[in-house]
Amino acid sequence: MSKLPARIRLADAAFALFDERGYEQTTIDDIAERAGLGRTTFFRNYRSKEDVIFPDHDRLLALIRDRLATSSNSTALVAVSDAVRLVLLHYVEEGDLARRRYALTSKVAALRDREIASVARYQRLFREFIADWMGGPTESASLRAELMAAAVVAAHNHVLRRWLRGESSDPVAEVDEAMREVLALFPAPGSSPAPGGGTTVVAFRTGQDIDTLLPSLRRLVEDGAER
Amino acid sequence: MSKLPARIRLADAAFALFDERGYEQTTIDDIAERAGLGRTTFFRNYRSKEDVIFPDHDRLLALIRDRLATSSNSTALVAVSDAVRLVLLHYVEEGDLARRRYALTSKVAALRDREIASVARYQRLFREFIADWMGGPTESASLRAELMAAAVVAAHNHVLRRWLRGESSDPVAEVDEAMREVLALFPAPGSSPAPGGGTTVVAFRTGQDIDTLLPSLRRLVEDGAER
DNA sequence: CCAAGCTATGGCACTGAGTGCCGCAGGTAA
DNA sequence: TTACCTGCGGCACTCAGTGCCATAGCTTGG
Repeated sequence: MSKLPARIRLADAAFALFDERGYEQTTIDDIAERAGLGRTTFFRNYRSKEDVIFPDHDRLLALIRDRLATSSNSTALVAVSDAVRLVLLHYVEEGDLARRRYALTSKVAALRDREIASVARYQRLFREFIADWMGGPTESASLRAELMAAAVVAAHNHVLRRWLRGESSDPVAEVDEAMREVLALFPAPGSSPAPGGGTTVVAFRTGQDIDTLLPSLRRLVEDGAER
Repeated sequence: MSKLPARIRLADAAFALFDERGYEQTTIDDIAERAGLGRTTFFRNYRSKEDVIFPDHDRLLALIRDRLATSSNSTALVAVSDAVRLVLLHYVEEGDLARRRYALTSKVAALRDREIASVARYQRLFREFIADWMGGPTESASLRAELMAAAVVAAHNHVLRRWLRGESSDPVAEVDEAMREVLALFPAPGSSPAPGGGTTVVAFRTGQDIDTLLPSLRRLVEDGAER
């Protein structure tokens, strides 16, 4: 009986008790007792009470770091999108567990704060990566990296929360779309004069139809111009 | 002697001890003793140990709320900028105290997390305000509100941290400039959906030349489509 | 087959944050 | 004077988190 590893049994007991009595009303002694284990064993498996709920943030951080590390200068934005998709997928694969965690973080302020702090660590990773990629330690580049990183994780969180609330059936498609929107916000960086004369289209919106504005587009491309 | 109110004496004692021994090495008993007061009095004045360092986040939140509340539909963005400037000014006026707090939050993880959680509350305020202002509970508007709020607080934090590190002599000017940059990222609202079906071009970059991708563009416009 | 060692666990004692209650001094108003 | 009210101290309690020591079970080397 009870062949399951202690770590699992503790997590099961913890979630069950959190559901029954609420997070704050559950002590670690309760959890250990329910799992048929000692209090010491709990702390050997989890650093803290909150840790039962957020077990693998470290692994996720490493995942992001790895994905970002394996990118050349020209594929930086792809790497960012991939990393974001990776994180989202991680949660989606957790399925019901992620939703139970969301229910808890929605109710308990301490857990919400903890979650936010974790997200900030992801954001920091992205910020540093983007800043590096932008090259110059210019003040302007620094600000732009900060803005972009903030937008990236905001987009991720937005889609994730939609999925957690059951408002999204295809979160991966949504996050890809959201990331396109985010990247569209930021003008292309340093490398922009696409080698071999590509085409750069800057986002705008107009009342004219496409044939009307084609000549302007063409002229822009030829001039390599501004605005 | 010691006519200063307990609240002040406790804060002074706390900061002094944090400087001397570090945050974690200081107990609340230490603080109370140094202030010549009882432990009970500490908790009557501050909810927790961290609270001594972040005394008036509630007041700041209210400040933002008030500033945002007194804005018409057409002055929403001005209100956002004003609110951000207000928060920055609050810190700047704290002067040395803000810098001591920064030194602490830079070293102690628990304090950093707490700070981040507070910032998240500001961000939430901005997000809700911006979402309201954007009107429609469209999914797209919701995402855009989230992105914009994230960018707004990122810009604020960027400038604030520069000032805290002594890298900025005129933070107010810098934050105004940063806010201009943020607002420039986001296409003007309301007025934009050109009445009568205009053309929307999303920013992207490609190695192909413009004639190659024209058919795709045309198809997009006709389908009113995705991807 | 036995001994040494490793690992997972339990028990226990301790620190320190945070809560709740009660009691007391000093000032104020009826 | 009496009757409050307010700010404070003391005390006892819960609970999270740490550190240390003991033990049971299994593996490995002789």
